[in-house]
Amino acid sequence: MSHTPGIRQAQKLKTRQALLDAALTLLEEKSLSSLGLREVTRAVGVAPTAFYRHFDGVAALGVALVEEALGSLHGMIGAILADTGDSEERLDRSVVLIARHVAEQPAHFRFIAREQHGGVGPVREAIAAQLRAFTEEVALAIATEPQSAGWDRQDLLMLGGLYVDHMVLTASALLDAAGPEDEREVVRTARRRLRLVTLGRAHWLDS
Amino acid sequence: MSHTPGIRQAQKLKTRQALLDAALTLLEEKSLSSLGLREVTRAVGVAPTAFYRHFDGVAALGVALVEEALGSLHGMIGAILADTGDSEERLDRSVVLIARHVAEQPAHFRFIAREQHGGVGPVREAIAAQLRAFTEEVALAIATEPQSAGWDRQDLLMLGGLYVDHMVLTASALLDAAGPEDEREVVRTARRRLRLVTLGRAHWLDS
DNA sequence: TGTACATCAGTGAACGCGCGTTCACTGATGTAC
DNA sequence: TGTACATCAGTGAACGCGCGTTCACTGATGTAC
Repeated sequence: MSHTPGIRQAQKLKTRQALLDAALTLLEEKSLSSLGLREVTRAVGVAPTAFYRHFDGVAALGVALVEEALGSLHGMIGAILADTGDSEERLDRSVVLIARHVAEQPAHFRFIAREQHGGVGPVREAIAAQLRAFTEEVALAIATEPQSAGWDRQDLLMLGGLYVDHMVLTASALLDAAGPEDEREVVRTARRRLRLVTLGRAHWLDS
Repeated sequence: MSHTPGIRQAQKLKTRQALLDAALTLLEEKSLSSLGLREVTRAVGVAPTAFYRHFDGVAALGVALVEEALGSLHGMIGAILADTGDSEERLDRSVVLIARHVAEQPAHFRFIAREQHGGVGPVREAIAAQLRAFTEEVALAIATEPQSAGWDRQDLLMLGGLYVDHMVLTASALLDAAGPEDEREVVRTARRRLRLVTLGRAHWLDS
């Protein structure tokens, strides 16, 4: 009755994952549009033709990588914002959390930063869709806070987008950092910026 | 006495410019790391080998394009900020000016957005250097304003960087806009964001 | 002004190479009875 | 449990193609005298 869980499917998933992992490693040095299908299969140790059992082509693999990189982050931001503590604390915590994620998954973030405006259409669109979803989530989380009383949907989305863009910029700056001291500087600047945005937010309805 | 102005040099510059123009056009659809030297020479109508009379390779052409795209913008921001008028007006004007530049030179801005985090190291570095210079220029311009009294260098650079990043994000969003209505929406959001930053700036020293 | 020589932007043939994609295949895994 | 057949992930040879780079060259432009 049950449709095969099976050794076969498990092995297939394993190969698929190996292709994704190998591609991600290769993508630390180059961009998707110059990544060859044969490079990837060579790195994994399978025949070039095996690639087609898993993906239509390199672009499709890229879209899968977007899901892998950003899919698990949904809800994360909501969780930060829902945390207790005053503004300043939360703000620090969110920067630290981004820094930790980037340090743990540098290749994923580098891929996103690189392909956000890269040469492969379907991948750009997949990233844009994910970031739009993040903006909505952040706007939703912000909306429930007392400081957001009187804000309309447009304003909330503007602020949500600002936070998301800031997150991406910070992640990207961390990846470009030359060393630990440089990284601390990036974190300091990111905190300053968030503080400025928070101040602007506090006086938004005054103007 | 005078070392040749000459027909020869003029013709050489003309070919060089044709290579840059053709490359920029091709780069609307793809990224630099997947741009072939032969594609470019084919588009211009010269032999592939002629390329080497002008550039070491595609990366060097990319660096030249960065200079072409961003070199002429220096001083522009300083000029906006030095303009008279109240905060709100100036803010609007700067957004409009960005929008106009993007509309006039879309290919240049697309190239910068794409290669800022792209796969070609020397080009990434050239763009980063230009943006760092912009940040310094904006910080310098801001420093002279009365509202900046009491701001230290770090704060000024933070705000300068924020403006520059915002400019790049806005340009990129305009390029991704689906149509005129979408563009107006991007401009509206960009203004909102700038207003928020301006508010935060006004209350920076209170906190 | 004229002549003899130097420079050098652009040519065109040739090279070896890695690419994406096709195809018929193999053999382990899965299914029906 | 055993057997006969179906599925399908991965194989390996083959293809035509465009790539970057080399090299010796040509002929218009530039220079010296």
